[in-house]
Amino acid sequence: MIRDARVLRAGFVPREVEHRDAEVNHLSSVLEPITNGEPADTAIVTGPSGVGKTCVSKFVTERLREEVLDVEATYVNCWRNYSRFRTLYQILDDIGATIDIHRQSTPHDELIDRLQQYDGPRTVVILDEVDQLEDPSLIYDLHSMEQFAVICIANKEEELFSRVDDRLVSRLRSSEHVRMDKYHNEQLYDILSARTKWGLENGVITDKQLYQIADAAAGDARLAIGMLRSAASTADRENHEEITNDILLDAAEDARAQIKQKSLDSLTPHQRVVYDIVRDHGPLGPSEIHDRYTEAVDDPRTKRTVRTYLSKMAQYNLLEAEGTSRDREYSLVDSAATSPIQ
DNA sequence: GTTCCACAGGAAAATATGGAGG
DNA sequence: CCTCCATATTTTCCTGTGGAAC
Repeated sequence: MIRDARVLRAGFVPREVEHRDAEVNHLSSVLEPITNGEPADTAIVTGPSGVGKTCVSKFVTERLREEVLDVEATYVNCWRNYSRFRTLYQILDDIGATIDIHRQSTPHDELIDRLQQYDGPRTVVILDEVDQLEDPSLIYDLHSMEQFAVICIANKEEELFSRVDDRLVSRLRSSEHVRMDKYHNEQLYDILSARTKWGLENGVITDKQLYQIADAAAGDARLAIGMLRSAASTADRENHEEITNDILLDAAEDARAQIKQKSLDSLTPHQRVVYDIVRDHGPLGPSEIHDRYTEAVDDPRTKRTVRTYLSKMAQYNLLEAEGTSRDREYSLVDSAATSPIQ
């Protein structure tokens, strides 16, 4: 059933990127100066989830490293490393400059100094989910160091710009922008088809089924590949020769549930109680949510904290906020809104 | 209109957590 | 075990906004 599980895993960077030639070339041209040993400009990559932002960025830097000898590359997920310290540490760690850094003995600016003094090969720094960074001034610091070529990945450029200060906005506006849109169903089919060819035995899934997945994933390649992976692993576990329509049906739901579960798992117990309240009692305003929450737990947090929870969960796409002021209500995001497999 | 009040979300102070070194 | 220190989370205090009641 499964020939090579790697190609179905999240974060896999294929040998050839389908349907992103323009974006690949665009980003390559931004990094082009590095091939002559010159500093490269900052690039910004934007687009909704599952359009291949991370994939294209990694692909381009990997190809650059094939061409040029003296280039390093580092990838930081700013969602997981959202503080200035963590992000810097991650970068230094990747370029091998963390020896003798200890949290206690190393003041903050020491990390920046260390980066500035770094005189190894030029380094491409990919900052993924950069809009999650709590202190965006880090972008400015990196931007001003010639040694580093920065690729910023974000969902929406407005959200990125609204959080950084003016001098950085004007600099970033002039830097190269790679915008990506959702895949069309045909393109998703091609992607799935390529993964199937490398990852699965022949004939375990039909073209029609691949189109069904493409249709259900609504332009999101990560979701589509997740569905394919889930279907393949179920079929494999249950010793089927091929992927049946029943398996596919479950896999589609399973892939969505997995993505949601991942966010849900990152919530604290208190946040989870708040989430459950909104889930069970429909659209509610912050006051009523807090009242019910106070009833439900032993040591309730304050209203302000619960408001922070709510906006965090809205960011994670677990909840939806409607209204801007007194009329605000929170409700569960309707995951059934995306079309299921039929 | 005007007033009122719940809300959003920033800033900063206060408190809890966690990990290293004794 | 405990202490210390940086970091993480929570609380307190706050300003600005806009819907709702008057």
